[in-house]
Amino acid sequence: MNEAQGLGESLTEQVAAQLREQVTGGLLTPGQRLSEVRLAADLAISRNTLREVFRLLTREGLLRHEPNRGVFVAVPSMASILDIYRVRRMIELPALAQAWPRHPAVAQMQAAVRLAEDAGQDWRVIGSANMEFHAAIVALTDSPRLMGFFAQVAAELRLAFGLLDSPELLHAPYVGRNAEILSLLQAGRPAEAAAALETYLGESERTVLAAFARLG
Amino acid sequence: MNEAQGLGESLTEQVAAQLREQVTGGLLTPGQRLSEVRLAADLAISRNTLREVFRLLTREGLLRHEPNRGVFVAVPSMASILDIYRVRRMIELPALAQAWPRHPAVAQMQAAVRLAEDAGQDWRVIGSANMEFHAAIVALTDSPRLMGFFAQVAAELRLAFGLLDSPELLHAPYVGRNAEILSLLQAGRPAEAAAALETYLGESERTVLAAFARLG
DNA sequence: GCATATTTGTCCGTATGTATA
DNA sequence: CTATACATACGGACAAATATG
Repeated sequence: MNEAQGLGESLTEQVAAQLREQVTGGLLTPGQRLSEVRLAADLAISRNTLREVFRLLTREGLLRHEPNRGVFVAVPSMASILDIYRVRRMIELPALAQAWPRHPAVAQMQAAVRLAEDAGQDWRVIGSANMEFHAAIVALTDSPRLMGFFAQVAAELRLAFGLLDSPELLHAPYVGRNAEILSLLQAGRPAEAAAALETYLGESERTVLAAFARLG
Repeated sequence: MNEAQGLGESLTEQVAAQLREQVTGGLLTPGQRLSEVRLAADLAISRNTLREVFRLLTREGLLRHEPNRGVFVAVPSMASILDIYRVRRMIELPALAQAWPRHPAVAQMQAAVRLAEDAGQDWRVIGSANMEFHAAIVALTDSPRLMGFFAQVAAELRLAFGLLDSPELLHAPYVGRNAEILSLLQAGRPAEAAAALETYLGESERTVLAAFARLG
């Protein structure tokens, strides 16, 4: 039962990462019920271990737990999207504004930009790189708590993206903006970079909300 | 096994709340190892259930999980305190500055102030009321994610308080400040309230760090 | 509205690998 | 290096709650 154990990674963590990927990747439909016995069988783990995974992902906001009824894939609402973008503004804008242009995380930002530029039409890679770019912005703060919180919120946002029909529209237009934000920061103009990011977030939020409204 | 079930609260949640209280209340010493079999016996629950609780509290930052070694009560560091106060500033200051003076959460703030004023010398009640006051400030944002994140960070801070010798010094001087912040907000001067809060946080942080430094 | 099947919640026993005295 | 203790993970069991016919 120990095939390919990731050195120090408990089975619970591995399965949690796997399920997290399936949920945020849109493989599992929001609202869908996750049967303990069935999922445990599919994942080839015991019910007890799966329950531990459920606790983790429920706390991250990706699953919803209804007592004595089971766990379901969380269903994003318009309210949750508004909340998420509000949190993003509150965290990302100050992070960028007070950033040191030679902070190690700038390299991460650059790597994410290059990854997106070289991705061609693969919106899946582009979306992933875009999220890495923003995670790198938060990393500018050197705050483990903010980074963890942002990762959680970003996962919720990916879940919401999965609901929308044309995900490429959510990421593709912003590759260039990310590059612009990066160069402003590298040029020692963090305030302007933050202003550009604010515009970015506003447009992104409007796009998501509009696509969301078309679904009802 | 269903004595005093809190209506819809699973045993895991109940025990999680109980353990959370013991950890933040200083009943359990930071760094202390929590044996599965022993603690499960003490709490009269199964190891499986306890493991679920461990997952929850580990993710909240109150426990630390070392693979194949067990879980330990988290040990606050100076870095974690700096990080916590940074997060508090980032969340609480904007929350107060852009608050609507007639927001429902203002009543919570007022209730917390009264509770602290009527607590006499009971620093335990005062400390609890103080935390409720700041949780109410975050509630002004109507953001469930910020409220959840703050609750988590506040629990970590309580854990750090438990390390210090004279906890009353950490809360008692600030009862009056809370009342001042509240009246500024009620008078429709949120910006000044936020400024007062910033002073408050700065002093509080210095006090905690100083007390912490005396321990090594 | 009732009887029945399903599922969750919780417990127990146990095998195995890992860390430590 | 051996022995011991412990975490990890599994599978089975049963009561209680829920869903189903």
